[in-house]
Amino acid sequence: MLVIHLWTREKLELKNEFSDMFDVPYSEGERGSLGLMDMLDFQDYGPSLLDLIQTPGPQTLPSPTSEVVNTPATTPNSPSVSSSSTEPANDCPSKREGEEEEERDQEKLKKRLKPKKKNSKRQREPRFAFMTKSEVDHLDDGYRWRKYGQKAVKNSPFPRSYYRCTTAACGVKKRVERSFDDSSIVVTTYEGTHTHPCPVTSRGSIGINITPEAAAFGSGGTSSFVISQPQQQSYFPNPTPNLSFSTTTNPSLPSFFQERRFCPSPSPLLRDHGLLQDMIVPSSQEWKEPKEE
DNA sequence: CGGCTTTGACCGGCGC
DNA sequence: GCGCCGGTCAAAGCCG
Repeated sequence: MLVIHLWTREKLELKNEFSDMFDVPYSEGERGSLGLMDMLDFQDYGPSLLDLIQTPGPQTLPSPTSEVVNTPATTPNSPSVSSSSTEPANDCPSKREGEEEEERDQEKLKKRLKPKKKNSKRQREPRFAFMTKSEVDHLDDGYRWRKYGQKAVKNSPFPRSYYRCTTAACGVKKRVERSFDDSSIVVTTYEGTHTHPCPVTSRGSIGINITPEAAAFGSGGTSSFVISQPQQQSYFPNPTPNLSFSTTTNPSLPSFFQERRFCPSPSPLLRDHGLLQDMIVPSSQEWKEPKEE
């Protein structure tokens, strides 16, 4: 069970705390510029971990046996569209072949791009963001990622990259961007839950180890801050006295926090509490889909 | 040749 | 309704 002694302060105060922590000005009146809080979507999600954090009661911390609260459906991020059954029927035989093909393509394109329901907001997987200090944007966390997009971020000179887990049927995504305020800080946002063990040694990925602390903290599932790369330094500002995590996984956190357990510990030598403590954002962010439906 | 990245286009959500 | 912006797609190119 997760024990979070934590902030009993108001959210704003929490934000200010982070602002101080990262030396980023933040105040109610200064919301014009994009700050770390913005980057971390602090204001986008009401029922975030902040809330969860502030009410660490049993209602938010189900019994340890309830493994995964945010378990995505068996097929997370169902493949947008690619069903061959949507091949348009040949209901217009009079068309010339070229036209036909063209239209078919267009229709295909449309269907590909419009699979979403109209009346329901897009489903979002639970997300978790953290920051690491690293020179490399894409941190090797043991999973294999495929980059599928890159966008310029408004108010930031640094682009945001979009990655997807290459494992079939695993729809985990992550966004990687550099902090506008400190270019040496990489903000990584994970979305979704890995449905497979971590392919640790693939692509010569260096040994990754997850400490129980890391697993409990949640950054483990996909994090890179436990990776011992020479040029990479992860930050976990020594948590304030009122924030601590137990050494067991928290079922209320996204399951990818816990997936790290899939990964064997390559070497006890890599265990590094120091790195963990150096991680920049002690606050994992979690979004839970409101139980609408 | 297969896997990955780059890049421009497109769509939906959201605010005005 | 319109425009902006974030997120996604897939063709093209690159690389080992």
